[in-house]
Amino acid sequence: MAETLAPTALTLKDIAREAGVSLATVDRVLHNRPGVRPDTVRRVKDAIARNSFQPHVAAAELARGRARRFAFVMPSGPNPFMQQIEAYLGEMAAWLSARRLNVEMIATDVFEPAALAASLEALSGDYDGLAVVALDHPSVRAAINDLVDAGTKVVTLVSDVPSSRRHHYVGIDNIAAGRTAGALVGRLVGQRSGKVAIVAGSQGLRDHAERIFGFNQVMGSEFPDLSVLPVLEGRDDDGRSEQLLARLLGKHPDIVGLYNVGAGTQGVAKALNDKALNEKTSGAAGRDKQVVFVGHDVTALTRRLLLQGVMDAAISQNPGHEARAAVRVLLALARGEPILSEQEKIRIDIVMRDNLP
Amino acid sequence: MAETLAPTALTLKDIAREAGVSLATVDRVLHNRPGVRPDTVRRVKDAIARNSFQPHVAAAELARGRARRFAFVMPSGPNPFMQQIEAYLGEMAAWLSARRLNVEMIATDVFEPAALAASLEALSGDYDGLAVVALDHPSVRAAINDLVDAGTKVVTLVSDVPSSRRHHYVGIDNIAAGRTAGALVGRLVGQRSGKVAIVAGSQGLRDHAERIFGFNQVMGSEFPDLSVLPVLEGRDDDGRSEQLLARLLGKHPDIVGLYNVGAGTQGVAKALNDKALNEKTSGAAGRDKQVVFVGHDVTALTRRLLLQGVMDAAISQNPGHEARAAVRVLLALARGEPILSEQEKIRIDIVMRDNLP
DNA sequence: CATGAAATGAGTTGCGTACCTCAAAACACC
DNA sequence: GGTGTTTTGAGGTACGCAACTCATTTCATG
Repeated sequence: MAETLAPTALTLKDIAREAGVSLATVDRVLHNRPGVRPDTVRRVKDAIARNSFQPHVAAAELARGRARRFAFVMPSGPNPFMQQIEAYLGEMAAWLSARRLNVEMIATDVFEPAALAASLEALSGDYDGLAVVALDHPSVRAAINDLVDAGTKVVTLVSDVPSSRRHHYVGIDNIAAGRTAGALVGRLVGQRSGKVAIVAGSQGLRDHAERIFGFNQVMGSEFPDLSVLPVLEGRDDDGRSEQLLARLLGKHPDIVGLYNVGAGTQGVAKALNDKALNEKTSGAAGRDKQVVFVGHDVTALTRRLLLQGVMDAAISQNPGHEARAAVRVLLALARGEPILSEQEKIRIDIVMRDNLP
Repeated sequence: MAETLAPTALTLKDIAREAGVSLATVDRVLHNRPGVRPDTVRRVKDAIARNSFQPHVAAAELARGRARRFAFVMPSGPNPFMQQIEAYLGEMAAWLSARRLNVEMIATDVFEPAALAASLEALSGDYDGLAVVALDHPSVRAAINDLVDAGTKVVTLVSDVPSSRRHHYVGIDNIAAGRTAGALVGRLVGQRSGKVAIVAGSQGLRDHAERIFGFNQVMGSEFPDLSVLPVLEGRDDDGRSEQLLARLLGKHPDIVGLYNVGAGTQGVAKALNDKALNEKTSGAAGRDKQVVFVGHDVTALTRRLLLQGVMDAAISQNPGHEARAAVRVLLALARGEPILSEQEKIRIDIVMRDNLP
């Protein structure tokens, strides 16, 4: 009836006795320090495994004395997503402080490979762990690998560098996110047929390109009645996005769906609203005529648009979860603890009006 | 550029010096022990606040010595949701063990108020914290309040007892979940009009009743073209659900949407499949004729149904997150740490084929 | 001012680990 | 058998706090 899941109460001393060695030797094995014969190592590890011994994290943490230093390397400039990350770290302040963790924010030009690589190289040795919003480029990859070799724990955030030897990626699968957006647009458009527009920041950004890829995949295979128009590159800028989209909406009156891949949401919404206003004065209206609008991320703006019904769904990747997951993963890596992969996995949230967080 | 979020490195000794008292007094204040004059208490608390001092959790944990005991009180009988909770706790075994946390599972008849209340009363004093899947009933409420008064930390799981003095609720807002289901059915049905069916376990269950309430709310206010049929009570049983639904589908050929509130999914899917087969042989087919099917929870079964396209969306409440959140909340409560409410909040996940976790 | 109660100080011990030093033992090699 | 090297043992200190004891001071009250 009452099954105990974690009964351990052994200490290093018990393991030492079990293995027939001294405490010092167990310590050497536990921390991969040199000066222990291979078969002695095995004896100790066996004893540890046999008793499924877990070092007491509190004791380990206390004994090491020094605080740990982590840093988030993020894009400079006003970026709502990054501001949210910072805000969530602020909410964790007491939690961090109670564990003697120092977390800093470092702003850098993430979109300039050379600058980013240089920034990263400069941090070597200063931190126990880094969470990096990086772009996938050979020089960045090299910088990350150097950090890893120097013993720094490295986690990529939001945008991965899979070719590097980073320890972990905290973020979503962007192809799946694009597929999800495609399925939503297709299903919410319903029986209507027509054209679908895509507004992205730039197709050069890895995450945007992947989302578009996934989106087109679904549209092509499952919604043959909908034809996807060429991607508009709004550069995540409101003005530019609005202008491009307004022109497109004018040219194609039969646009029934819209996927906004990145930022520039304000401009996209403006263009859509203007179109809706025009149609209202000219007679046509109603939900049947409205353009299905799917975008990314829950911000103050997208929240408002969802509530107003302008936007139909937002694909979200919970920045709070990402911030906390990055810290937890770095901490687990630094301590040599296993990572709870299920916990740290970032899910693709579909947010509609009624499940707004 | 590099803003430090958590610089603390003070100790109790520093606080004692700051406040002009001894270590013992600080300790008394920190643990609400008697024997300190009110103004002395204030002086100490001021010093703590002024330096935003946080006791080192590792040191505190180490010093207290005793391991903590938590228990999950859950329904007996074969219940996939509860089995998942148990599985996720198993995945945390190393994490728990490293923190000297003992977590047990206690099965009880959750649907019998008297039995549940008696079980809870019997646990008093044995555990530092309890996570309880409870139903809202006066005797259960009283039992929970007694536990709280005795110093046990109590968290309700999945199903809340808001009238009790439980410390925290780990679960979703079921009315919002119902609303979300309603919005999904309505939007996915598209331009078609017709009838919508609801299959629930029982309207007597608080969570099911709340979901139905939210569902009807949205249907009534936003989808006037859809009329909701009376709720079928399938008692979470496959056979019964299938039988009831098959009869209903036969009687109303114009059913375009279906909301399955609880379990019995296998039966519901069977009834829908049979209907689809009939229509295929008789000519009509295609997505336009299919019944939109929205249900709850991601299990092996619903996952398969989503992939096959039989089911259109599942409202999910991530049992892994719930299990981990319950443990974290109990631990934070026991330690007197603040709870990261943003982190522990259970979100209403919309799961469709392309964002299956 | 005497008395007893309340408030406070001073000190100790122990939690389980990290990290260090120094000496002793085992071993390899010529 | 002697040399030098590697491996191991023994022991200590420190980390920051909880929890306790016991002595001392402060205070209110008669």
